[in-house]
Amino acid sequence: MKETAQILREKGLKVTPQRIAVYTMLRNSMEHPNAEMIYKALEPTNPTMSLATVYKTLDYFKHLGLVQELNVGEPSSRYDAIVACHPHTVCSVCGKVQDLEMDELTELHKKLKQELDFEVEQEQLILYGTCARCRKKA
Amino acid sequence: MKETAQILREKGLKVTPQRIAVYTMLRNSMEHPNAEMIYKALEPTNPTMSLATVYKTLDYFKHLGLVQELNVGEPSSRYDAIVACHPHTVCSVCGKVQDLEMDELTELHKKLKQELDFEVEQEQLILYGTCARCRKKA
DNA sequence: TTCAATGCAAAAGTTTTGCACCTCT
DNA sequence: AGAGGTGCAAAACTTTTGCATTGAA
Repeated sequence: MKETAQILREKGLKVTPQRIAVYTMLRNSMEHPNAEMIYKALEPTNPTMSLATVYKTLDYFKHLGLVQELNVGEPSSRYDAIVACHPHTVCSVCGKVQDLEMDELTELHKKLKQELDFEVEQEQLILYGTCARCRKKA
Repeated sequence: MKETAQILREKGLKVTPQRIAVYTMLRNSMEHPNAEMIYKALEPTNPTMSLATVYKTLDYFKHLGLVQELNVGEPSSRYDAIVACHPHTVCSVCGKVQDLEMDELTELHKKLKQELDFEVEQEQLILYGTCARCRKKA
């Protein structure tokens, strides 16, 4: 995996411990955390970091295409370091947000672009329901 | 078109002028308004209605399946009286949110549901990009 | 008459902003 | 050294809540 500092530098960002921490955390996380979750997760290792910095950092990253913002019907946005367009599932029982592998969507997306009178830049497909684990518990 | 009061009654809701106003407005609107937009639109005809009532009303409607909540990456939620699952486009230039007819997607999603280890209850597909009108202007 | 809905104001929660200080380059 | 980032506190927004009053059934 490419070094985080290197990636930030290539995007023309000044490299700071806070930015490295946020981006590294996001790249290693599967949970699609929101700002608060990122802040809490980094608190032990970066005790001086503020929540405002997390927000500002995420905003930079988003505009530079380093992260993707997800709106899954919660009051706060979640973030994903995988920026390639891919669908997500949201379990309404446990709240878990997961990535979904689906090449068919990418292909359809290409086709769509040609047929639609709308130039697609980004796409979000979110499936709400109950995940396998929660279904078994019930 | 079925009368609004009738629909509310069938859902077991007490029929009030505020509820009629909100639901009628949503059924006749194409703009997928948020709570504030609904409130402003109804202010002239319903000067005593409060924003809190709009929120409470939308919440009832959502749980009864009369409206669908949309998260299109804005700070506030938008609402759609068409509850059947259908994709939306969001123009990043003019901000307009529009319904999209796209049978191929619906079929693909059905297939997805069968293959996935996830029980889909609701789904949202949002395409971000530039609409025809804004593209012509540029 | 009764119970639920409304309207107001206050509270809660998320995100943004202003500004002094600090740090990367 | 200088431009830009950080941290703090306050502000701005959206949405929810509590409660007295009103209104639908």
